[in-house]
Amino acid sequence: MQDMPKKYSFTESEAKWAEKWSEWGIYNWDSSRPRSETFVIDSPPPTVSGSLHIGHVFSYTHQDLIARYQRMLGKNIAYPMGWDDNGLPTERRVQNVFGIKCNPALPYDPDYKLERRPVDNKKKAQVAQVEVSRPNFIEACNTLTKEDEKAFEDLWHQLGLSVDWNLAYATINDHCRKVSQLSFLDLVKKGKVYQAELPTAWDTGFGTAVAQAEMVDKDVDGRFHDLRFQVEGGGEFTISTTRPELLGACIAVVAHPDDERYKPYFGKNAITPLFKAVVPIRPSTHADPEKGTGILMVCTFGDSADVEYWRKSDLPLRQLIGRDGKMGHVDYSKEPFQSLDPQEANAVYGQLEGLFVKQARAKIVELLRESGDLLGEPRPIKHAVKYYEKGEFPLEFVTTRQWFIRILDAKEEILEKARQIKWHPEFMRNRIEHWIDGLQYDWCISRQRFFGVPFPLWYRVDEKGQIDYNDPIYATPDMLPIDPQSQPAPGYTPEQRGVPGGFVGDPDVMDTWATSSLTPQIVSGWGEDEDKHHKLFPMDVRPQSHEIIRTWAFYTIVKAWMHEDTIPWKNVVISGWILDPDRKKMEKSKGNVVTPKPFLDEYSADAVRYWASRARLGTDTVFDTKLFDLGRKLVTKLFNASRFVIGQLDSDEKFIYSLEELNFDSLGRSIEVDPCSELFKAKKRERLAKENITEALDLALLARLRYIVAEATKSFNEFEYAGALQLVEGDFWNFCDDYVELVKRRSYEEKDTPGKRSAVATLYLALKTILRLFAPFLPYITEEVWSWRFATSEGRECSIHTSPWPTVAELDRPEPKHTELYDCAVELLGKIRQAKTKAQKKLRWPVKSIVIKGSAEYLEALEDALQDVLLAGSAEDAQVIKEVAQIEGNEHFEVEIELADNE
RNA sequence: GGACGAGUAGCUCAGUUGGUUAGAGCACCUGCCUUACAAGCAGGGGGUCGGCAGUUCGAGUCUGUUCUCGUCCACCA
Repeated sequence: MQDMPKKYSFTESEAKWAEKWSEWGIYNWDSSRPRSETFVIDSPPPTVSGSLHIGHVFSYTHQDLIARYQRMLGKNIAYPMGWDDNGLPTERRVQNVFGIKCNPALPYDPDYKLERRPVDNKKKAQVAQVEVSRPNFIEACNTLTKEDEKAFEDLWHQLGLSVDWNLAYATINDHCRKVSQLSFLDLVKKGKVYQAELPTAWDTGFGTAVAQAEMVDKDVDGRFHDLRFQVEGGGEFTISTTRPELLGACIAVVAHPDDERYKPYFGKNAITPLFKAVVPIRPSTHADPEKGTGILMVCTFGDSADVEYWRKSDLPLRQLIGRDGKMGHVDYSKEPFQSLDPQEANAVYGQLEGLFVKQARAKIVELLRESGDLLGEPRPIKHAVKYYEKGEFPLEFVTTRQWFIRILDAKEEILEKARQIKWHPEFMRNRIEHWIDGLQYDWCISRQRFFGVPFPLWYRVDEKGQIDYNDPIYATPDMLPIDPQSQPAPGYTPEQRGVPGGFVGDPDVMDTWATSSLTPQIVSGWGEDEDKHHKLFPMDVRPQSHEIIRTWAFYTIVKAWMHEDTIPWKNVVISGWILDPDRKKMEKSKGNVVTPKPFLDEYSADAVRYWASRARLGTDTVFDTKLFDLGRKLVTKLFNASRFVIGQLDSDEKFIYSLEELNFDSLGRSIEVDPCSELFKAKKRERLAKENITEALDLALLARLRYIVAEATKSFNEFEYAGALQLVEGDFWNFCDDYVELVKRRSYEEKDTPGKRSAVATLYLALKTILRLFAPFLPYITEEVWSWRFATSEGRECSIHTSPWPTVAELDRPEPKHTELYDCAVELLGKIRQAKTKAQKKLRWPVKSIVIKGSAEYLEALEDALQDVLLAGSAEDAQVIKEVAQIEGNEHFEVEIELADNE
């Protein structure tokens, strides 16, 4: 039995319980229990190199509420935590923190000492980054992610997340790399992946291909340039373009088939200005007569529409922009660039070659102006341009060799799986349906980066030293995880790397989502431990936020379908965003993020959790510290109310626990425990609550509680924790303000009377119920109070968090005679209080007389609680006159109160 | 351009299947140190539910339309 402190120190208490919970292992998944008793959460692995902000605390609390509720239902909870540390965000952070850059050509330097040399983003160009080898770079990534993971783990502990840390993983660790590579090999076997050399969305800043899911639109300033084109055999027209630097990559000119202005030209050729290339003029519905001049040039490649057009056409590929975002080397005297005036074309292009896109644009505008082919001055416009979500330059389309997963021809199957999953809230389902419907490309999974999961394969190098990409050597599952850059292909020696007749490892790594899409399989031990896998997969719940439906949720559904023809989880639960006071999403890049730790320290973890718990599913929430205040108030109130209830229990020990009939259980068997022990006392309290609640008002309170329990349970079953909290919280304040006040005096009685017993027993049972209803939301304060009298010893079984969720059945007592009793009592008490407040008298001021008018039915209902009301209203000496009368309006009674003249 | 969501008291939000006088917290005003709680208690003022039209005996709740905000997708010459 813990002593009840006088003041609640959440700092002390929260630290104490966090420690004990770890010690007791109350959150550990029990691998021996069957799937049917298990509840599995596919928790999102946070990107550890991202900044830690209050939004994390928000959404992770939501999962924890679900976990804690299910645990109290008796479920065996598997609640893992992963760290998403592989991928570009980490690389970028490492570059910025250590001021280094990966050069795969360099050899490993075992003596390289990492130094923190923060790069000022605004002056990045001026700070020289030190080039290091690939292994050195990966070491730096590992070092930094370890630190970041520690910060997250500490925060999660303080927040009270009921994670089973035995199930923790990091997406770059051996196990995850293995699962990820296994997945790739399985997809190879199933024919779901292919390799192709295609124009692919390319981020020139990071030098890597990116997938459709990672593209975002940005509104940027651009300029329309009007260029004059000649028509072969006479005539000319004007094209408006925002990308004049691609003029040399023009392969065709198109206008709408119905556009009368250009109809005469269809079938003829145009001659491009400056480059004097002959390109066909063709009809295409892609052209919008309303836009620009209605006629446009197709270049390889200005945008995805160009790619589309080129693919379907028989036209040549004129690639200008290279992987580095610079204008590459081309020759206009040869195909596919052939010019009518190669010398002139090459002279023009010579001035562009080697320039970045932006510089080339400025240069060619100059040249066009000189040649007179630029009509008027460029006109500024705002237009949307595709970017890699983490990139700073517009995406280009560059033809490169990449690996793709076939999703375009499987839209229907994927959609079907998405529909088998329950989405909470339901309307979020159409986000994914919409996304699947709009897919345009297969999933490009290769990235020309370093800190990721390598492709488990090698290529043969022929006798001429040419790499043969057509017949890769795949690793076998027993070799995983493997790095083909450091290990030789099977059947080869390390010396044969890169030499004619030898091999080379695939240099790329996989898209981070290729691994993250396997979080269920990573946790379940897919491919490693079949028994465990079937106990954890498919999972019960995927909690996540809505901006990654198109990535994480989508890809996970794809993988589960491809590998095992199943859904990965039964439910998806979507959290909203945290908005700043201006209602903008809190994001590091916007500079409006708030660090959570100070709030946990200032207001308590319970208070912060309370704030998070109030948000309905899928609904964005404005960050407002007033709600932390409210949470802290609630915690204090729980503490104080509990002190009162337990004080009443304790004050009664002297007679209640010595009562003879309580030495027997409900079947009449004597209770065989040490009479001084806590267990004995606990059993007696239970007996008391079972058999001594007899007063009508007390029965009415339990009827209310039964309703709250039923409704809160219903909400929780639908993952609507916010609704449950609102209900429980509202009831709790009423319990304090009305019920406790009404029975206080009765519970104070010195003698052992049925009324007193009933009051104490009800307070006990109500508190026991309320604490458990609050436990998922406020794990610390509820555990603290629980430990005072409700836990009979220490350890896993005695935590409130492993106690059973309250049920209607355990509160089953007779209904009070009159269902309106409780409301009648509260109403009369309110009127007495009102009279005193209006008269500006203290609440203990005596009352001379009370005239209560109401229906016979209500007056009778009130009768059972009248004594409690009069005591609570300090009106026990008042003359009470009851009159049967018709009352207008919503109230039960009309009351006239005369206060005493003096105290 | 398409889709989804939101618009309820000064602020932040609840309002279950349409039902009598629309709720809570914060803020504001008044009073009260009542032996769980002044990080408290009691009382009070304040909204006609974005606009319009309709269905209905009756609509914040259903239908249509419209405005504003947010998000996603598409367009991207």
